[in-house]
Amino acid sequence: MGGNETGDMSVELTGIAHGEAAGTGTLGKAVAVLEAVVMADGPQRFTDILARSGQPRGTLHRLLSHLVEEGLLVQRRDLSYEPGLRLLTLASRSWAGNRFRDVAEPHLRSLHELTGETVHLGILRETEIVYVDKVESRQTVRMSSQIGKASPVYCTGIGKAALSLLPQPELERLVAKMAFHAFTPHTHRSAETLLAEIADIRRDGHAFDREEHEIEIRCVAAPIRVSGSDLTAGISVTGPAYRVSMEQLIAWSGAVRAAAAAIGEEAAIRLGPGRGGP
Amino acid sequence: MGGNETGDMSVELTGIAHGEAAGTGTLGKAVAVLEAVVMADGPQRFTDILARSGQPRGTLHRLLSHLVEEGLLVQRRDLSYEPGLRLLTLASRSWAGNRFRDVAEPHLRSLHELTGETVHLGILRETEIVYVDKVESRQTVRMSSQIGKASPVYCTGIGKAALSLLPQPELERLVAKMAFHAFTPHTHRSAETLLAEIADIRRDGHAFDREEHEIEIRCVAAPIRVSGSDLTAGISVTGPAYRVSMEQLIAWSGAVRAAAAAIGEEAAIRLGPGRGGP
DNA sequence: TCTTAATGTTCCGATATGTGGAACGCGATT
DNA sequence: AATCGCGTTCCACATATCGGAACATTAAGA
Repeated sequence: MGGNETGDMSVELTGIAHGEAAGTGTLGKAVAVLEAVVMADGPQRFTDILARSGQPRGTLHRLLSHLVEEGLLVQRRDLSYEPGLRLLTLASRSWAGNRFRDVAEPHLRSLHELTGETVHLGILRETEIVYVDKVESRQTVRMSSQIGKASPVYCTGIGKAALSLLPQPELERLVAKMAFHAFTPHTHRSAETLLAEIADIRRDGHAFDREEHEIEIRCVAAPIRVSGSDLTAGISVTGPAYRVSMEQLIAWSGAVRAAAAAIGEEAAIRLGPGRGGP
Repeated sequence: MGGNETGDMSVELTGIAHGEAAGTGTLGKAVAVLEAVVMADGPQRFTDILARSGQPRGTLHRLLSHLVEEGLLVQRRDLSYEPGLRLLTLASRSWAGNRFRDVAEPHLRSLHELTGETVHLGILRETEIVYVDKVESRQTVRMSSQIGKASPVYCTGIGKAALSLLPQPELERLVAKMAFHAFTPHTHRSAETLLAEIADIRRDGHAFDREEHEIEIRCVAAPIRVSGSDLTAGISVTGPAYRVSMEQLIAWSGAVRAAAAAIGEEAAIRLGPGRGGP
């Protein structure tokens, strides 16, 4: 198969957040195209995807055909492409069947009852945090749009907390891959300041988000280590700055750490070899 | 694809129902393996997947490696495989971004308020119904495990309702592909009885599930047609037999039909060419 | 209406990639 | 020590993928 020299452009365009190089191997290309369509806002026309994926016309057309055949994409009557139902089927299984989430959920709830604010559960994947559960006041929404969302580690409480658990070489490998994007005036802009804060987090056992990802939003987070598993995760309590002061976050930090520790221990038991888990 | 004895009906049927023989093309094999792992109950060891997928050892090993590289699967320390986080990310987008669901949701809610019973929204895909939304009394569960689940058309209210919208040739093509499995004593066992009932459904505009899928569970459903789209769907009100009589279902049928009609019209407008939707 | 442009689809030789049977390494069990 | 079960690696072979270019099919413009 021909080399691709266009490669890096597509990564740039496809998404700022995903570091993973698009298109290694045949499957890689297929998934990259799939992601390009799914992550877009509306139905995508052939030309849109062509520009976004950087694949040659012929290749792209075949990839799309196969994705449609497999039910991962659907082609509308106006020839544009959309996510297919099979994706939903696959996904719901991987969420509902996620035992780590099950273990953590009661703790998220009690943390929510204590604080009255939104509680998140996130898992570290390379340089991103993927949110796998959320408990908030307005329970009317079932599967929050937040779930499944991936955010950069360096500007989220859970992200920084999770990083603090990594061995130094691994941490440095990840930091080297990060492109620091300034979401707010308080966002970390360099590896140095981030690493310095992580040293503090290791000492304190908890991390803060001081309006680093979104202005007027603060959180306190604690890392979750599951012994016997490679999984690194974290929980956080998040609230608007006008309602939640830094003092308040500090007051909650103990409870957050305790919940994180409890989840970690319980998960280590319930996810032991043989049983399921994320 | 090898048989599976796991006992979870949905898995068994899901596999059979996709007419697509597992493994057409390279991508097909990859997705088949992915599905085998995701649909299973716990972490799957290499040998489990080997038996289930029917692929040769070498091939399977490479496929799994690629799936892990892409983040669609994760390999645990004990070498077993599980759904990866990237799947969750893809999925949540295809659910949250589903405009058809958005359009339908308010109608599901008001139908729930009227009846007090569980309301489902499902979309037809070949010979299955895929549930894309659900409103039930116990709102505490966010994304119901039901969502994304695929059930056979011939034994569900929504399924039979949706079939009633198809042109006869298409209907017959699908019926020919069905393997009638007797879930309960009331399940359709042959194409003849099913086709006869569909004739009635076309006349009445609504369908019933008389404990055909699960014993003690009844429902009344109505089909949703979205003009200008290939999508065929339906909604239903479901309840336990001890609480919901057939008379009650008949009494609700008008409201269900009205809601279905409203969803269809609204969707036709909001999902028109250019706008998004399933 | 005719011409031009833009978009989606199909074709085909070259070859990188996937294929799968067999051999290998390793740990557990007898 | 020998056997078994399990996961991994290897390699000659075949084929699915690649991608440029030609072809179809509208939509836009003169």
